[in-house]
Amino acid sequence: MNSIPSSYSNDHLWSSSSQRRYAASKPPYSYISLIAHAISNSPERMCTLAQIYQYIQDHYAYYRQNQQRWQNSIRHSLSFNDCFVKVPRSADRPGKGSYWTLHPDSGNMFENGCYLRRQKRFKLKDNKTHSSDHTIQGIDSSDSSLTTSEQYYHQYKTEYPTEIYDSNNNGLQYEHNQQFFLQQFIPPDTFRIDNLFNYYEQTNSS
DNA sequence: GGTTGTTTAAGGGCCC
DNA sequence: GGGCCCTTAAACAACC
Repeated sequence: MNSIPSSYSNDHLWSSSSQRRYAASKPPYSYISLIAHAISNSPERMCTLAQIYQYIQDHYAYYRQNQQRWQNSIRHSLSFNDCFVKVPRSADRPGKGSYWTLHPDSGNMFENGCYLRRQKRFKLKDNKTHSSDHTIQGIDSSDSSLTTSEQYYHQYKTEYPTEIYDSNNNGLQYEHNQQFFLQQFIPPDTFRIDNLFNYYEQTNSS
């Protein structure tokens, strides 16, 4: 798992005596890209709201202040944007709130290299994912033979069969489509958002 | 009661 | 100028 370089962590702007000498500057990333980055860097590619908060605060000193403001924006971004999918907790993982992951069809939203503004917002065609409708129902984590991604896939193909299967709904396409889905859900390293972040940091730190 | 999630609204900035 | 994206604020409901 990659971590964000220190160049934008802004930790150096915080004195060792825990008193702020300088106000940390706002990172050049939209909330959507920060959320996507937090999710991409989590082991299972999904995070709770609290984990997203923690990730952002850990990496960006700017977000250790005015928490009420930006956390409200984070919650709004999660609910409002189709690219984020809510995954309910399974029975063996009790706790507060659901998990959030990236919609497998959202792809690389920041391929233009700009993390402040996407070229185009990811929207589902029939709006079926907006609000609570886009919840992927509980993952059966009792099946330990499957990875989380695979469990998610099996649930996803039930929820969105036409988006997974080919137009003829040909079962022979299953393996192909499963592979396709997993590639979308766990993009090749080259296109992972954390690597894009790292590339951006490296090219701007010199 | 605090946290999480949804929804609405307004305003700013960017692009065509 | 209009459309789109993003941010911020706020209200509210549901949940733990």
